[in-house]
Amino acid sequence: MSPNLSQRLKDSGIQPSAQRLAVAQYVLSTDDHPSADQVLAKVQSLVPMLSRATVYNTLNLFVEKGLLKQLVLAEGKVVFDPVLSPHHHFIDDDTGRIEDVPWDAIRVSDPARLEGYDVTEYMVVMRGRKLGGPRKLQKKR
Amino acid sequence: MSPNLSQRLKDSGIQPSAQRLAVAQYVLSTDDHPSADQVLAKVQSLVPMLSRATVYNTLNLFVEKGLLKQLVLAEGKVVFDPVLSPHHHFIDDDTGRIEDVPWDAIRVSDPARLEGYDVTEYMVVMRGRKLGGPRKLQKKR
DNA sequence: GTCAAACTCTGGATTAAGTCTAAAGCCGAA
DNA sequence: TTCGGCTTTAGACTTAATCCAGAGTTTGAC
Ligand SMILES: [Mn+2]
Ligand SMILES: [Mn+2]
Ligand SMILES: [Zn+2]
Ligand SMILES: [Zn+2]
Repeated sequence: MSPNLSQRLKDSGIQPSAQRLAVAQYVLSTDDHPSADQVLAKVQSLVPMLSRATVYNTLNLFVEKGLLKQLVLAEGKVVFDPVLSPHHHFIDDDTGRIEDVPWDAIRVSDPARLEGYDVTEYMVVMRGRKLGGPRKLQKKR
Repeated sequence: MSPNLSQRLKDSGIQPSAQRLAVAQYVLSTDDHPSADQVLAKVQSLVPMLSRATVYNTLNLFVEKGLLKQLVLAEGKVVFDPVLSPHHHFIDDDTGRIEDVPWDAIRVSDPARLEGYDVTEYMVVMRGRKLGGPRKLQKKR
């Protein structure tokens, strides 16, 4: 799966320590959009000797070096996204889950041409319910 | 300007107390997207006898009753938006300021038709720089 | 008008995500 | 082997937001 994760970190100018590799292994290959706490829980279950500070340090470092994007799409939900190419996001109102929507699935009339603005980046953020799956528990309100 | 703000609150099922009217007067008519702290500072300068708890209670109540929308577009920036009709948002990377972009200014190929999703709401979120204005101080990095 | 119940507001305590700090550990080059 | 710099750690700290319990206010029945 990861022919040389260590090399990938080096190429980004990151010293590949054991902790950083453990975090990278999970967060750079997930389909999810995990929060820092989720990363901590997940990686700590494999490498118990891992502190909260290191997880935050590592995630922030990865963002800084361009291996991850940080997203804030809902209240109190800062999450990390290993998909670097442009794409849109769908947020399931029932579960809170954030899903990627391929760039080509939606056509947007060139916002880069907005009068008076220099738009360097954009995405469509959608909210709603995902169809098909079993009815999920509704979030307390 | 506000022929009967009191009535508007009542119509939404909100008891129009003095504090709520003061908050409403500001937050329901601003062109800005203020944070709770900005609302507190602004309204407190007019009505000194106003607690932080009441501002949060009032803003959350207004959101619940549909007078305000809550937006979270950037890390640590929860803001409130009195514009209820659908519109897009532009975030100035230099200043952090959030501006409304009219619905018609951008055409989006009907995301409500996305396969497998029931999209109830969507917006385009843009980031970049605003042209024309004087160069603003860049945020510390 | 009186009074009690319900609603509203307040200051201070509490929570929780995230950052900071200072000491200890690790690692690679000389 | 030793040294200096990088990395990690536990716990202290910061801060937005919520909770709480007492005080104030409004409402409506009588
Ligand atoms: Mn951060
Ligand atoms: Mn809230
Ligand atoms: Zn994504
Ligand atoms: Zn807006």
